[in-house]
Amino acid sequence: MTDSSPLHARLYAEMVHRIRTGVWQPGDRVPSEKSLVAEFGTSRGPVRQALAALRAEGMISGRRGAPPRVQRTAPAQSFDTFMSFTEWARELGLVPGQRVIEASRRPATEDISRELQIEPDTPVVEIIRLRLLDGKPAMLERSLFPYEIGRHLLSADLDGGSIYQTLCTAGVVPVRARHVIDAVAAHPLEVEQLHVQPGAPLLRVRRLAYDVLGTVIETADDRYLPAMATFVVENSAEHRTPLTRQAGSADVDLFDRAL
Amino acid sequence: MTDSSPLHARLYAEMVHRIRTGVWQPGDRVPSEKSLVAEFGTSRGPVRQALAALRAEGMISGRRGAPPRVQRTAPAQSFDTFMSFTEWARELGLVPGQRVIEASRRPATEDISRELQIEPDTPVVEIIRLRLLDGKPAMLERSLFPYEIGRHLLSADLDGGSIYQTLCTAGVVPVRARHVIDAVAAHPLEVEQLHVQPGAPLLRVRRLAYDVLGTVIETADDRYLPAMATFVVENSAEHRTPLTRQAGSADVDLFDRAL
DNA sequence: GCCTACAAGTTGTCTGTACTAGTCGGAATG
DNA sequence: CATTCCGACTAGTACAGACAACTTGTAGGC
Repeated sequence: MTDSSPLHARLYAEMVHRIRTGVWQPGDRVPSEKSLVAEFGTSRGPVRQALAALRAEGMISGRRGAPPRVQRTAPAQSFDTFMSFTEWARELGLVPGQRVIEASRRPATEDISRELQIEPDTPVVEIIRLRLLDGKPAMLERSLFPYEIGRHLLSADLDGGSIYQTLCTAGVVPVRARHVIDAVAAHPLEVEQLHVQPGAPLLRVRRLAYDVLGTVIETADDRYLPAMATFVVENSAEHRTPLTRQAGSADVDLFDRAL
Repeated sequence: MTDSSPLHARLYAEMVHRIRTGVWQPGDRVPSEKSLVAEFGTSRGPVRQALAALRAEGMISGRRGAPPRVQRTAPAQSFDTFMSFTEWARELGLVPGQRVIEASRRPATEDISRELQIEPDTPVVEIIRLRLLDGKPAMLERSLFPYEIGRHLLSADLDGGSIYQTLCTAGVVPVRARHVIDAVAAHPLEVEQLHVQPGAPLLRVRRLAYDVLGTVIETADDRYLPAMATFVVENSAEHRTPLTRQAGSADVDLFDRAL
C-alpha cells in the first residue's frame, strides 16, 4: 500500500481490494497477466508474485493455460486478528469487552516454568479475564507471562484495551504462536463467570506465543462457550485455508434430535 | 522426483528429503541460494521457488540478508490425511479401527435435506461408526450421504477399510470440505460407545464435503475424546500453517491445579 | 448438426542480469 | 577487553526474454 513497500505487495493489496469491492466478481476470470502487466506498467514477476499470494490464500484458482478465476471469498484472518480477541470481535462488527478477574504476580511452579521456558520460582504474571461479545460472556482467558513481560500489564488499563496492543507498545511483539484445540468440562470459576452448569463442555484453546527471538512470551488457556465461538477450516485438495475463528451462531444440531 | 516433473518441484522434494533425513538439521542454516544454484546446476528461480514452498509450509524461515534456518519440522498433513481418520492414524503409526454401530437408509428430514442440498424426503444413507486408535475408542462418527452416493457404502465392508477409499473407488472423490470445530456434551450413545460420563466434554468436528462439481457428498459429525485427539495450528506473522489433527497425549493441564 | 483439428492466447517454467536492503563476522578502535 | 565500524556476503526485489504445456474458441470437415 505504501510507497516504500515492495511492488508485488502493492499489486497484491490492489488485487485484494478489487476482489473485496467486487470489481473482480467471484467466478469471474481475472484479467490475464499480460493485461495486468500492461496496466500496472511492471514486469511479469511482481504480477505473478501477487497472483501467487492470492492463490496461496485461496482467493483465486488457476490451471496452466486457463486464466485464474476468483473463488468464493474466504475471509483469511490475519495473524493479529487470530491472536487478539479484541481485533477479532471488531472485525466481525461485535463489541468486545473484558473484565479482569485476577491479575497477580507469583513464583512459577515447575509446570509453568517448563511451559514458559524459565527457571522454577522465577516470578510470573497471571491474568485471568472474562471476555465478552456484545456484553455477553463468551470466553474465560487465563494468561501467564514471564515477569519481565507481564509487568507491563500489571500497571496497564486491562479493562480498556487489548493485552497484545499493550505489549506491542511496550516492545514485546508476538510473531509466532502454537494453538492446541480441545474440549474440557467447566470448572467452578467458569461456572461462576460464564454462567454454565458444572461440567458443561467448553472449547479450549491453549496458546504458546513467541517473540522474534523465539523466547516464550505467553502461555494461555482460553475457554470458549461453544455457542459463542467456533473454529472453521476450509480444505481442498490443492489448498488449505488457515484456521478461522467464527462467532457462534448457536445453530441447529442435526444430530441432537436423532439421539 | 520424476524426470518429467518441474525442476522446482524436484528441488523441493530433494530439500524436504534432506530435512526429513536430517542432512539439514533443525536450527541449521540452509545452504545459501548461490551454493544451491551451483550444486543443482540451475538458475536462481527454481531454487527460490522451492525455498518459497518450504517456507510456505513453515519448514524454513528467513529474513532478508540472513540465510534461512530449518524450523522444527511441522508435519503438514495432506488433504487426504486430514479428511480420513484411517489415513491419519496410519501416518502417526497408530492402528486405526472401526466398528459400525448403524448403517441405514431413510428419508431425509428437512434439516438434513438442507445440509445435503437435496429435496426433503429423498433417501439418505446414515452411517454411525465408532473409531478406534490402537483398539481404544477415540471418536464417534456420524455421516450422512445422499442415497446415490451412500449406496456404495451399504454393500461395502465398512469394518475393514476407509469410507473415503470406498467412495473413491466408486468414483466419488471429495475435493473440498468445510470443518467447524466446537465442543459438546456427551449424549447417551457416546456414553455407551466412548465409555464416558453423561455430559462429558467432547471435541466435535462437523464436516461438509463436496465433490469437484460442488455438490455435497457428505455431512458428518465427529465427536472425539479430547484425550485421544486435538487440533493444532501454528501461526506466524508471515505465515499460517494449516490445521493439523494430533493424537492426544493426555498431558498435564497447567490450570487444572490452579482452580 | 456434431465432431475434429488447428491456431491463438494464456499460464507455467526457466534462464540471466542487476540492484537494493539487510545480516554477519572480523578488523580496527577506544 | 569490549565496542564499534565496515566490508563481504546473502536474500529480496525487479526486469527482460524465451520456450513449453495447456486451454479455448473457431474454422473446417464429416
